[in-house]
Amino acid sequence: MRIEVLDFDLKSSITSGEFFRYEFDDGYYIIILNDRVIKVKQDNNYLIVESNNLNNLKEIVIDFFSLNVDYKSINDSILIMDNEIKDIIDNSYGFRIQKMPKFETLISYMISINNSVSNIKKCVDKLSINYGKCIMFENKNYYLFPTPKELKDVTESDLRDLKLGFRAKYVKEMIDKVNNGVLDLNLIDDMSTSDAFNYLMEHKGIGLKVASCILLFAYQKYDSYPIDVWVKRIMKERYYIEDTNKIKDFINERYGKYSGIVIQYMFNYKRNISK
DNA sequence: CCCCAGGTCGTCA
DNA sequence: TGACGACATGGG
Repeated sequence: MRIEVLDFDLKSSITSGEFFRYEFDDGYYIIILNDRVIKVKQDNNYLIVESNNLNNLKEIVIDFFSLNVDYKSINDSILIMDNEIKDIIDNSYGFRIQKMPKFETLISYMISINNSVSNIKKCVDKLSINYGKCIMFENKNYYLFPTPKELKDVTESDLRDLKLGFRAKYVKEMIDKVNNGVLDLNLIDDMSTSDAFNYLMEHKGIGLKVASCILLFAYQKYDSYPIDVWVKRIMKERYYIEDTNKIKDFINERYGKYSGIVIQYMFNYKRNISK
């Protein structure tokens, strides 16, 4: 299947460190998303897409890569807000925030605490291999991210065996809460960003950073913006601001409803340049 | 052996 | 509130 795309760069989007369940193989990105395996590569203004499940595939791909969001006009708006980051915006051309599955985002970003991208990916893969459903695609086995029900009987000790470390306790508690309805991920769509923060941060293992990642990546709340070491470095170099609270206010005042997108641009820019 | 990684929690002032 | 150490694991 071919999907026409505009202002989109598959590689920079998928490798940005947001989404963990993909691998690169023979020119294609193999993405494990919700109920299926999707194989995709870019040929200029087209995506070449294959999957074990063709049902609604085009809509799913468009939704996942936010291809219906007008990033060109968003970028123009950001430039009006702050022309000083033109180089960062230019560097980010084609990058789009992906719309990740809710439960997977919740658990993955709880695992991200004081962890590296490569290690988070390993933990998430182990969770999937041990508890997720197996999908056969082109003679290879892939494992979906497990559902809350599939994780119902997992113990903290099991999670420690998967090398989740000190995060195992919080992840275990969270799995129970989701299964018991104490935390309902579907309620968050209709919440204001501020209410959503409060709702998520009531739970142990979710602080400001993890909550902002969940709201930005799973709910497309673009006014939610995770501040990490990379963004702090940019803010220090360009605007001479070091205090985290001041950074938070500065970003919100300057970029408003697009703060999350700007901060992802900064994150990618700083990480890529440093490599 | 050190420091760091898409931090958060508990404690103490 | 604000500062500070602990926390598991892997990699440089």
